[in-house]
Amino acid sequence: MDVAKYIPDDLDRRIIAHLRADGRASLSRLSQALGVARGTVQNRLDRLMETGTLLGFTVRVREDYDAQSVRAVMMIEVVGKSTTQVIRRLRGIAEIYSLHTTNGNWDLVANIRASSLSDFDRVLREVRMIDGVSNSETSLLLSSV
Amino acid sequence: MDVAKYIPDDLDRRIIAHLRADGRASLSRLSQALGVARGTVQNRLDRLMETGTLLGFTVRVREDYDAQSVRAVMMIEVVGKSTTQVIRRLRGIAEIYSLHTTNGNWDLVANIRASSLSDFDRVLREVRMIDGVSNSETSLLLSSV
DNA sequence: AGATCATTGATCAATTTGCTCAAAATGCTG
DNA sequence: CAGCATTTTGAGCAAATTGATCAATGATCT
Repeated sequence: MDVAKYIPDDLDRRIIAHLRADGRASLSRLSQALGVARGTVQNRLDRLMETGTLLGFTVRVREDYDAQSVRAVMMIEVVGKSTTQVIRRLRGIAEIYSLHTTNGNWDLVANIRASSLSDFDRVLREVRMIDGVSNSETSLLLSSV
Repeated sequence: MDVAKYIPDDLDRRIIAHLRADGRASLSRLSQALGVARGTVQNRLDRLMETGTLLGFTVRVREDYDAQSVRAVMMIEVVGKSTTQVIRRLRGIAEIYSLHTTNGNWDLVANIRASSLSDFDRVLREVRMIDGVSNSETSLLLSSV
């Protein structure tokens, strides 16, 4: 089975949709809701996991649960053609939760989650010191509104 | 039970930590892993759900699963003291996935997820037309790196 | 038509769940 | 400290769920 290329069909997508709403739904209930045999749901789910389409199950926690965490979004400008190098360096920073290329006034958008303000400050310094980072702008995420 | 003020203790946090890693872990297995009675895990979990500390269970899907979706981060500047009004308007836009106040050069950070470029374009227009929005800067999220 | 693969419905043992109960442990208040 | 309320524990039980297998059926493709 080619992991990289598996494309979920309609039934797969319906299973995923249900699991997104209730990740603990039993296979029996899923099969009822989808009008399909339990074994089918079981096989599909196994395959979705094997192929990496589904990464796993988790719990959704109230946002202020990790109140001690510092979150921010950092816009990064990269000079010349060093983007690949910069990305490699950024990937090594644990506090960078997600990293995307972008097309606006900036080149990269980094999502930062630190456990304290001092950790956060250290991350900012590290990023700015990376060779190839010519400019950056960080916005601390305050309350969720 | 005061929903708003329930503060999870150490056991609660350990349960949540386990469920974050495996949202489908059985209560039996959790009780074993945590060295606590099954009924206790069951009660704790019920309480965490009742109090809203836990919002629900879900499945983690490979990032490129919703390949058709357009994601962006939008920085918004608000003129004067109309922030509350602007927030109310923004909350009414379905494509705004999350919305935070911030402290940088901008006042608000909006996370946008649209299902098509035309939807995305419509969202941008709607936001910019909101009374009180004086400036904005949008960065399309391209590939995740 | 023939070959291959997915789906179905069925069965089975093992596990898990939801629930109750009494005893023990814990925490709090006066 | 004594008394009270809450939580935890271990136990037990019926019902539900799971994981596995099997043969029959259906679908797809050449």
